[in-house]
This record gives sequence, C-alpha cells and structure tokens, in this order.
Amino acid sequence: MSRSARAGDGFFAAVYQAVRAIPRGRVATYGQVARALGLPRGARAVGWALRVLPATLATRVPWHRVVSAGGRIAPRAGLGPLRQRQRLLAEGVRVRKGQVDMKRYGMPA
DNA sequence: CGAATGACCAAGC
DNA sequence: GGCTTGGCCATTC
Repeated sequence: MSRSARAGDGFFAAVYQAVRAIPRGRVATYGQVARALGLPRGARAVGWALRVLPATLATRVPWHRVVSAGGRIAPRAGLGPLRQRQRLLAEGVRVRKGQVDMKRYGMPA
C-alpha cells in the first residue's frame, strides 16, 4: 500500500463517505460534495479523490452518482464514463447525451 | 517550498 | 454551442 494519502484517512474518507450518502436514483455534483465537506471551491479535489478510488471501495461507493456541474458526466480516460452511464440508467436515472437532468435527479436542497 | 496535475467551476468571447 | 482563462483544492515530485 502506498504510504501516501490513504483511502481510509482524512480527506479521502470524507469524500467517500459523502458520496456514499447520495441516495439511489439520485446524483450530486462535484461542487455539492465539496460543499458538504466544507470546501465550496474544492470540486477539483473531490474529482481527484474519486480518480484514485480503489476498486475495492468502488463496489461500496456509488461514484457513478457524482457528475459535473449541470449534470454532465465527467469525460475521463478509460471506460469510466460509459460504465457510469450504464449504472445510472440501471438506477432509473435518465441520461440524455451524457447529461442528467439535475432538476429531476439532483439532490434536494 | 515552488511547480505541475486532475473524474472541477464560472465567466468571457 | 464550443473554446479559453483564471481560480480552487489536495497531492505528488
């Protein structure tokens, strides 16, 4: 295991925990998660935390429910976006052109 | 400590 | 609707 920042400590744990709190069939933006952590401008850090999300936790953390501002699926390398789309659809979240309707599936204030 | 990186965001053109 | 710019944050080198 890397002796650098671990998934179970500090910032990571906070991010993963917040993401875990997203109800099924709903989505949250990176900015919203960041705000929940007390970092209203830390959306980027949240995206980075999910980028290093270990596969072991991926089964337990609904990372696919986190989208960019406006409900767009973040474009990244690999099959990530496709799998995210499929998982969202499986939960009943309608994905239109790589984008989700936040008015409908977004987190209630 | 300075510079670079990335699943971001808002504002401008 | 698409590209660019500046700003934010945590981590890595």
